[in-house]
Amino acid sequence: MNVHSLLVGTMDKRITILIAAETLLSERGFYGLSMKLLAQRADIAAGTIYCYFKNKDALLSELLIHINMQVANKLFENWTDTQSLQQKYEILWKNTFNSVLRNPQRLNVVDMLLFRPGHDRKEIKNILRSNVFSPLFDFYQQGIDNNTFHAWPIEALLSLSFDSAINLAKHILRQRLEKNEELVAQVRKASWLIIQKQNNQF
Amino acid sequence: MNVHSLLVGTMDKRITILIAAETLLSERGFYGLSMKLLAQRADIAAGTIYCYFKNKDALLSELLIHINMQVANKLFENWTDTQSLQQKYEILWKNTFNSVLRNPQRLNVVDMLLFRPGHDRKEIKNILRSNVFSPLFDFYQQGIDNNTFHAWPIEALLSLSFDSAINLAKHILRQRLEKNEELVAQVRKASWLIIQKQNNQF
Amino acid sequence: MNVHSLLVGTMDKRITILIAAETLLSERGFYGLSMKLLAQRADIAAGTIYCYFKNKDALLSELLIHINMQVANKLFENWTDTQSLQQKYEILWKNTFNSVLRNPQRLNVVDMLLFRPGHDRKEIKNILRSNVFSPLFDFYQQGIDNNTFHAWPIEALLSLSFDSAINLAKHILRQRLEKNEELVAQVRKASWLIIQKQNNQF
Amino acid sequence: MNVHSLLVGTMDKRITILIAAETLLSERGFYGLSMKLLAQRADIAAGTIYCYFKNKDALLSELLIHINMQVANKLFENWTDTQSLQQKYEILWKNTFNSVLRNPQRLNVVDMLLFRPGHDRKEIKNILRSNVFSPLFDFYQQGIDNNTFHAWPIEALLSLSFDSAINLAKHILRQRLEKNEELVAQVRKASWLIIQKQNNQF
DNA sequence: CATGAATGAGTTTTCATTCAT
DNA sequence: GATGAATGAAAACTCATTCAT
Repeated sequence: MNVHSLLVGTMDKRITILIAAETLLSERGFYGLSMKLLAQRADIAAGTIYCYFKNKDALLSELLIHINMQVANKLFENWTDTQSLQQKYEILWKNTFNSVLRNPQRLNVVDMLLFRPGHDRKEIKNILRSNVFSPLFDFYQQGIDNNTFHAWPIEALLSLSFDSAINLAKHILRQRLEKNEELVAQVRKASWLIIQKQNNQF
Repeated sequence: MNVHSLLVGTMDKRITILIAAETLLSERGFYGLSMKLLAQRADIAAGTIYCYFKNKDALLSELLIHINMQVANKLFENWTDTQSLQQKYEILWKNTFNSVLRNPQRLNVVDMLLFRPGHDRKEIKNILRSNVFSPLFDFYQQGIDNNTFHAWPIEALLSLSFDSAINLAKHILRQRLEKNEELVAQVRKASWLIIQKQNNQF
Repeated sequence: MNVHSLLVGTMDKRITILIAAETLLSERGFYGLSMKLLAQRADIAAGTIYCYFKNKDALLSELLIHINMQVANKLFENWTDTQSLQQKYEILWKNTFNSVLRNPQRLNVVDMLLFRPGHDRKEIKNILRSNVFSPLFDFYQQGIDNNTFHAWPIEALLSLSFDSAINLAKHILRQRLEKNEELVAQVRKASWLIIQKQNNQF
Repeated sequence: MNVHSLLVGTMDKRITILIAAETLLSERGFYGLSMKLLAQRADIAAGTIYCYFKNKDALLSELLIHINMQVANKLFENWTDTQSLQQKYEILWKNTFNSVLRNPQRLNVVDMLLFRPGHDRKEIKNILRSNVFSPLFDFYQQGIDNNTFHAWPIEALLSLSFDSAINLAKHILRQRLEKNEELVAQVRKASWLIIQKQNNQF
């Protein structure tokens, strides 16, 4: 066994543990994630987890990052440089909307992780923003810079446009609305129009 | 002591416990709410809590309802029948936005209560919707009925309009943006325009 | 209200409490007898019990005595002075046997009371023996004195004769044997014969 | 350390806990057996008990079985195949009588375990009867089959014969009678004679 | 690296008892 | 005598973490 295979093996076990943790969180909620049960699911001994993670809290923090990185990957799927801003926006919005709808548990899991005791939500949010989600901010900045979007702080734009994808998906999940493709397209289109500079003067 | 003062006294202790519970949830998170600590904060014996609430879960359910009723009261503050739809919307949006900004922890607490293990979120959501938040839905239905708003499901309208108040407030809290009154007004106005039927055809 | 009616009323409530206690013990076992539940059953406030009994243990001790007095009454039912020893024995044995069979819970209740923590079984046993059960000992002494029974210590005679009624009833209860009248009569007769001096020489 | 010593070590701790439990039950009664105190007596941490027993009830069930197996072993001590029925009976009776006398608390402990709330006595009784105590039933069946004993249900025979050993021992314990060897022998002999078919016709 | 037995502080909940009314 | 709200010690049980192997 060489160093490389060792590292790979090590990484695999880390990931195995993280995946088992997410599964347990979505299956059994925050209380359902005991280290003993996690070990069973990951097919290792309880003590072994502590070879890879300092403690439960560190494990959960890493899980949050791990999930966010996966989410970010989904978000920018199918983006290419030749697309227009609007094309990119539609893809971004659809990816987001569909991610929430297709894996609603994951939204819960992220919430559990964000609301867990002793966790400073701002800290990790900032870490993520400046890394995995930076293309999202770059996208909006570009729209601002070329006079397409209102010259507002990006968060203001997000609250009217990007966030609507998550909002609508949540409403659908809660309300058991039928997923009406036409309606979804209308909301998406509206959320695009509302941040256009030329269409709306306030 | 008469019956009335007795009831008031009894109610006071219930409320005292609920308030202490909310404080602890926002200060220490879901884990931080142990019944022993709660008793200390409420300045009573641990056993006394069980004179007022069957068990911890019942207490948390009541807390959720208690908070939602307070929130709903805030939401419709300053509404009068003579106001136009737009006036009502502005009040509603401002109330919501300010509620989140002024008591950001409360949003977290509600999430903790909704995400707590073994809790069926839909059940309570429906209870609340059909009661304390029904004016919100009535408001949107009215706008739809008189051809002011798009004839979409109310949730679709919410995701573009009302939700933006919460979204923006959250972004401000997370980002520590200065609360720029003009920007806030712009976002609010945009969120109003986007659901108008006459202004936008999709 | 005069002193007499007060005493009668007082006595009634004592008995009411004791009866409720026995009912709860047989219905719900030892754990099922909480003072709060007992108060509910007796239709009084929890604190009121302490007007009649010093504490739970004193209540249970009195219940044990109360039950034993009732049991003793059953035991000697239908005894008359004109009956022969053997007639008396048959009545005694039948009464005992039937008491156990008809109210098996009562046997359990007595056991619960005897095995309760901190209870010195010998103490109460002796109190009872020298009082409510003294006719039983008198009966055996009479048989010894007139040369009918073996001149053994009464306990030795009991272990072969009277005890068989309880033993058999217990076996029937545990085993769900059919209550075969003929068999019961045979056992009873055998238990009578075995203590006769003239029939058995050892 | 090999597998065998590991198993032995594990078994030892189980047994240590069971022995401590029996001691506490006999010393302090049913209430006196708290898991914390049990852990102290067994010189382990409170949580360790739950490595070996699912919960308190499972522990008590195992204790009942454990004790009954030990009791059964004592019961049939010194039996050999060449002995006559009467020889076997005398040994059986003496073993039983002495077991009760030598470890009177054990009788109480067994009763506590049988009478403990939520415990179905019949279930375990049947398990034991069909296993550890089956030689006892075989013994009586043999006596019935070869026309030595009355052809009654075994329980009827037990109530007159075997049970007398326990009855007498209990009476001696309660009464603090001197253990009179001659008297004991007489009772034992009487209990043997009473179940003989040839000696007694009813 | 991996194990899993052992730990013990921590949890929720019960309940006999008290005492101001 | 009667009440019942309040008490707080104690119960059974959980579980993140450690450490000898």
